[in-house]
Amino acid sequence: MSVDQQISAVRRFNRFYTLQVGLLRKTFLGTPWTLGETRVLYEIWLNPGILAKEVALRLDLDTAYLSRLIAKFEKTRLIQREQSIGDGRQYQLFLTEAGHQQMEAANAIQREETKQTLLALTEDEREKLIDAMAQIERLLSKNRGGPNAG
Amino acid sequence: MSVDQQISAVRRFNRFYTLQVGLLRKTFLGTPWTLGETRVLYEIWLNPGILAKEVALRLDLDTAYLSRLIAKFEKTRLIQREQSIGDGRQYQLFLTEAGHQQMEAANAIQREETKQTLLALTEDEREKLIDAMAQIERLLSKNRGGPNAG
DNA sequence: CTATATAATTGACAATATCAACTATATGGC
DNA sequence: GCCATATAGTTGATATTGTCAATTATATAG
Repeated sequence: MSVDQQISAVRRFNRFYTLQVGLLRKTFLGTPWTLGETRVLYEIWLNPGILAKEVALRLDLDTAYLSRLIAKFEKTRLIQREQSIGDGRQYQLFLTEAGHQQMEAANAIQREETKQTLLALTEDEREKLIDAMAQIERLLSKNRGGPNAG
Repeated sequence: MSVDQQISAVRRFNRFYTLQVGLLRKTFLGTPWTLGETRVLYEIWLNPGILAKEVALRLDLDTAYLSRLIAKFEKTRLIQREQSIGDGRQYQLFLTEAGHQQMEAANAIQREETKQTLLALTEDEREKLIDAMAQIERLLSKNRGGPNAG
């Protein structure tokens, strides 16, 4: 297979996986939130006490927009803010108990979806799938800078 | 590996590939268009004469929204419409020569990006990558309904 | 011919995102 | 302390993107 053919194959896979993974969906499966909202909550979930500017940096979000998302989440009691002791300009972000519950519920639904996909395969096929995914991740992590979708 | 661990592995890969493929970007690499716009143009490129309703169906776009996208593309002379002879309600969509050129230029840029990624690997690694991608596509195409990102 | 269906457009609007200006704190030099 | 400058986050104005319902033009079945 020539490199040109390999390029086509990679791009074909990108299109396939883009569809497969359902990124075309606007609202994220198992949640009442949009993709952007889910990602913000996910960052706070994984990194309790994270600052808004760190979230903005990681997710490449506009701070004005993020500020409004955060205000909304605070109003709906999904997150709490605490003013930093060392630096009064910044606020640490945490999920509330309700926020935790909702994230865990959403996570469970998403895992269940994935489970259905996996259980449609035999154990042997599942192992092949996981191996192939690990292979791709390993190869593409070597060099940084990704192949593009489309 | 238990099914629970396999689920985690799949979800990990989804997150990895989502980032890798750059879906979080707003405007699509190598184009002046958003992801949605690019996909519409891409459909018309691949399927000259396609109808708006078919594009809407395939991409799960609102027809009102699509109608406006199409109007915009027509105004900027990327596409042309032709009223169907058999059915005067519908219009067939085509890229103009300029539209073709822009799509091809964008495509070339995207292929080049992918090429750089591939050339960072050895021939042996490239083959393994393509094989792994084909493997995933084969396994996930068997059952329809995808693993979810996140 | 009507009645009903369909493709596409339009109007009104909601949701999402961006930019620039602003408030409040913080830090370093004097 | 006081100023200048920087930073975290907010707010106002606005653009972009997406949605829903109503409408126009055409088609088709009875």
